[in-house]
Amino acid sequence: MAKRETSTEPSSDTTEQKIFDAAHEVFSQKGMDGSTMQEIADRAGINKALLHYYYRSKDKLYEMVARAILAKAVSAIREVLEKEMPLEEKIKRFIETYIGVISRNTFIPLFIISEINKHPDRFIATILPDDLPRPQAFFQQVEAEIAAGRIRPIKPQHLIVHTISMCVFPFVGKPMMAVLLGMSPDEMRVFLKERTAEVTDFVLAALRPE
Amino acid sequence: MAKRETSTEPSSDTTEQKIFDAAHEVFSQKGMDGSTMQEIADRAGINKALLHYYYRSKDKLYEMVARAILAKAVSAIREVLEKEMPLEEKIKRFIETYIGVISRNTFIPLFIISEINKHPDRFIATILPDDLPRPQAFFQQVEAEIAAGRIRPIKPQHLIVHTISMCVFPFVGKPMMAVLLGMSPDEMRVFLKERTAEVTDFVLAALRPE
DNA sequence: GTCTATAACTCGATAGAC
DNA sequence: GTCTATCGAGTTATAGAC
Repeated sequence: MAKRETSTEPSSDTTEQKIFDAAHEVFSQKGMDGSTMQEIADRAGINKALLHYYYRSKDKLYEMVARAILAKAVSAIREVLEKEMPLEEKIKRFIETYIGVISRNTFIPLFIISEINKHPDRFIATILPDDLPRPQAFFQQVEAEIAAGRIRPIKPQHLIVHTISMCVFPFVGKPMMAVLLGMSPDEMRVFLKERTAEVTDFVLAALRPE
Repeated sequence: MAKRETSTEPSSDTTEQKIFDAAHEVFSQKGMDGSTMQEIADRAGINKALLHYYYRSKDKLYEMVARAILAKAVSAIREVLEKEMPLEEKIKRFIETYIGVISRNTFIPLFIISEINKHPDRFIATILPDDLPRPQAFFQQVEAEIAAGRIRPIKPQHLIVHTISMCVFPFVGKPMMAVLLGMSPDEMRVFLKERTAEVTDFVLAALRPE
């Protein structure tokens, strides 16, 4: 929502848009350093010089793409975290939403974490959106459930990090997991599809009061 | 490669070693694409040409470093997974060992996952060690505990992926977590120190039989 | 707006003196 | 073994015709 404002993506199917789409594809697969303007131009079906005509430099183009990618990831967390609903349902929805977004865009987390580690200064200064999720409400909700004895005591910060980790990491480390577990690509696909149910089950089991 | 059979690291404090150390530092921070031979030479305090004298190409040098890094990570998993001990103790030790290795070498997981995604072919062919951990024994142990009713039913593959995710991801996504949770670097340090206890507690809680 | 051509620069790699 | 000097390929970016 409010897609325009801070300007993330250009509109309609213009040359500018074609460039942006191509850049999105290439950058998200290969990161900033691993990508070349030539490859982006080729994929957009236009000339290299046009990239500089629409986006002044590689840095600027990268910045646009990175902002769009991050905005997508952030809004997915916000939406669920800030809505009012019972804790168990919120957890279920959070896991479902989060794994959904990531499995449809498996490059997102890898892109974010590798770029944030390579250029932390720029990332925080120019790429991070300013409407970050505010997890305080969620924290209070967890504390309330603990006080009422409906769930086992746990620090809410750790609960949320546990959950995000289990949602995200298997997709980021897919090739590693496949090797470790000795799975074929097909088996891995099935395995990742099971994650939503398995993570939900695991988190709720850990929260059962003693 | 006339070097050494399984060859991971050169010995003593020779020029070769200085190059290797410098390359280790630079590659692990910036990856293959983000690093330059010049920077490695500078950090080693020697000339660029010497890099090519000892390691024929950037690719070869990278391969050596990557193998050493991966071997370290893999042996940490092996050690615990394959030893015989009660399940609860094994889980405790696994988490303790794993978080220990990663917190002392925070770059390892990020390095592995970003490089494996960028060059999967080479990674599997030339960098992956052949003595991978064999988790089958661990799987059987979990199944046995479930059959005996001592833990709640769970697919062992998911249990191990849950656990690894919670150990690794917070270190990989540290800057993201810091932003999301609104923590200062100091608070983040404390938070990561708590992880060993928190993850252990969480996993064991989830495994309690109903 | 879109193209070709090319300038300016960086980087990996090699030649050759010592 | 270690250095300086340089080549050649590849990359970002710009100039200028259309």
